[in-house]
Amino acid sequence: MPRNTNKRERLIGAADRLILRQGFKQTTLSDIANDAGVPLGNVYYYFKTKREIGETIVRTRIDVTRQWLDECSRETDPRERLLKFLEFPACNREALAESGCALGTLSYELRHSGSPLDEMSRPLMDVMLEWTERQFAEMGRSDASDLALQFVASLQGMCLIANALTSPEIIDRLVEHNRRWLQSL
Amino acid sequence: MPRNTNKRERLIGAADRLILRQGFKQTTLSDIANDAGVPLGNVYYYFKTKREIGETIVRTRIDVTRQWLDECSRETDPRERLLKFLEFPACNREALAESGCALGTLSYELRHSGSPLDEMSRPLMDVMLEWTERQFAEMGRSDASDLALQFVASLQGMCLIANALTSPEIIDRLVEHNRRWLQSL
DNA sequence: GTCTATAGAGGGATAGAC
DNA sequence: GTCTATCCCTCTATAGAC
Repeated sequence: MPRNTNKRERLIGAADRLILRQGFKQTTLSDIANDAGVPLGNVYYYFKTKREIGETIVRTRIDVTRQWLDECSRETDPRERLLKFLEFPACNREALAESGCALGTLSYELRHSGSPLDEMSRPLMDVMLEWTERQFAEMGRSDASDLALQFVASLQGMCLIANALTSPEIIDRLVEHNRRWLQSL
Repeated sequence: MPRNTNKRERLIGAADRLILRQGFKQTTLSDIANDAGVPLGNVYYYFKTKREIGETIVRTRIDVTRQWLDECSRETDPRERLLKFLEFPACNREALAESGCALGTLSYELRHSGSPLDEMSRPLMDVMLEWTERQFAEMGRSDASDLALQFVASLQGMCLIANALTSPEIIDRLVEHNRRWLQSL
């Protein structure tokens, strides 16, 4: 076990930031090393391969998402939990318009990477789908699975369009629509 | 002007197919040359740079989409046009689950390419958004712009999720939902 | 117009000194 | 544990014969 876990975390932070902006393939190890203030050769002390960095970032993003979902789960009413969840895109409108969804962009890229890394694409989507479905189920909806699909699809599509048009307003409009939709259920 | 436009079209076809499966960055010129049965060096007679191939593919995909939209525009009722449009994902469920949407995947990748090519991401989305909005407007909806956004977001999200889970059933379920939604308007 | 050979740059990965 | 130097492969692009 390395002592200086600080350096490892700086590398992960840099990789996460750069991959969000540029994608995984586009991001080079020297990009990451420079951004983290670590010499290139030293990266290999913390990660055996670039692939391993990719796997770490996938796990990190799933963890960060789970943390936000746990935060939302504190609300007593399941509908309130889903409404709370919408605060994330609402508060990150510019970042989403600039770089897209951290889960969605990575998921799409990994599925086209032609490497075993593409198997990590499914868990990236499942984390949101499963939590969302649970909330609709707790609302007593027998069609919870369909509603979850509609909800997540709407949000993922929202990010893709907002990113294509570089338009935070797209986020505003679709978040508002989803709010009203949740209220109407 | 080259005589053997057949060869150029074979290269475009190969590039389009490979980029859909592997993404633009991942697809090498020798991949394309091999798939088209053209020697590597000869590619440069038809395209000055790889970038130029990318631009051509973007234009091709927009054109193919326009052709389908024109086909749909033949229906007299705007609602029927939108329902007709849904036949595309319905008939291409396996391909969409395998590789995602030809417009959406490319749009997301280009926005993260860090090259001037990323400006082509907007027209990729606009072609669908504008046509869709026009149909809702002709249905007499003053909120046509919002409805178009909801519709396209739902479809783009659908493709992303179906691709992440490699599940054509996701396409079936969300197409069916959108059908009912259109009927209910 | 077609094709071979290869230049040139970039990037993942390693060797080995400290 | 840290860092420099470098290997080696891949990929874009070009030179130049036919």
